[in-house]
Amino acid sequence: MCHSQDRTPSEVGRDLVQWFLENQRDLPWRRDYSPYGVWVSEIMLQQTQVAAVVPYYLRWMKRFPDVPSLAAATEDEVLLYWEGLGYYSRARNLLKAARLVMERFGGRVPDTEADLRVLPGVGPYTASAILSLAYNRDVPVVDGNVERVAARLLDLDVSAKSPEGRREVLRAATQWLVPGKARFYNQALMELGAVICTPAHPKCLACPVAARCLALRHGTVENRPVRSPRPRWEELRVAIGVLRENGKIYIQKRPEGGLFAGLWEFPGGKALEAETPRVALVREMEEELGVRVKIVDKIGVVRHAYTRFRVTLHAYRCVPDPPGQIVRPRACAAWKWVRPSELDLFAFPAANRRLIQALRKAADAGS
DNA sequence: CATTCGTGGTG
DNA sequence: TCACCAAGAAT
Repeated sequence: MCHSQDRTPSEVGRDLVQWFLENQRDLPWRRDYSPYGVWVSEIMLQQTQVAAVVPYYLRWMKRFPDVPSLAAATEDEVLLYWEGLGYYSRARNLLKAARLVMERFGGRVPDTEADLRVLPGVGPYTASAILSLAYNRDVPVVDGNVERVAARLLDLDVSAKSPEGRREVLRAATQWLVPGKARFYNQALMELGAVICTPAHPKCLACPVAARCLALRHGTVENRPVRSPRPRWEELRVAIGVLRENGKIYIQKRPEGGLFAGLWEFPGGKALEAETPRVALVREMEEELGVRVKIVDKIGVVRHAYTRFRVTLHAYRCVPDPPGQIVRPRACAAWKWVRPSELDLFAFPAANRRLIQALRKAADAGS
């Protein structure tokens, strides 16, 4: 009765679970599926690849092994442990959420959808991920992997992000779910998307459910899921200054909300059209700090690509001219003069951190 | 509902 | 070098 063309959909789930149990990657958060560990890993994995997350996760869990240790930490230290991972509001929200878990849930990670969704940074995906991976509740998850895998298995001809596509993906993910095995089923779907059913050049020959993939049957795998065109990025020139006086360097903390919220940075800003970076820096220092500066020399150029723009960072050493001016920064949460060695105690955006490395390399070679 | 929020890997 | 984009959430 069970001819292979006409299996019930739940067998897709069963095949996926079996494949996962035999082929899963050895990842640190799969050791014991503790709710806190699952939570931390899921936040780190948002829009971030597994390979990038692993070292951060290990370091994080060593320093903040449980909810109480995280809740007791300062935001600056939390951001330092997040430095380089991007989307820094994730770290700030995780800290706020840990404190909320202490106050409201006695330090225990919630096990209901409603309670989880109270936590900042926990949306529909993460709530379902914690419920299914940590507590093995029978709820499906829908992330980018699940969207892609489902869009191909179903040969979905509308965007998985559209209302209709969303419904279809959720319906399929729910239908395939193997009761009692959501922890492995959900990870199987995501693992398949990450390892086999990849965006480009999927390895269909190694796919455990290729026999029931409609896109493969119809030759439309490369066109699923259907994508909307992406906007082009903007080119940006930024001048940045390492301002030094009495052996100390000026740094400032970015305000709440917006780009790099809560991180520290060197002062500077965008160069206007037809403005050289040097002129821009002198102008920005005057505007931002109320300080007239003299540029000593150029440290170097750092290229950096963000999602929406590409930045060429022109970095200069500079000093107050005349010396001894009072710094009056505008529009920053805090500011400090620090010794060069202290720069490691503050979280900087990646491009700033690379500038610090260049600074030290020059200092080592020069003097 | 569209935009904003980073970074590094990869072909 | 370049284009794409990865276990989303907040606004």
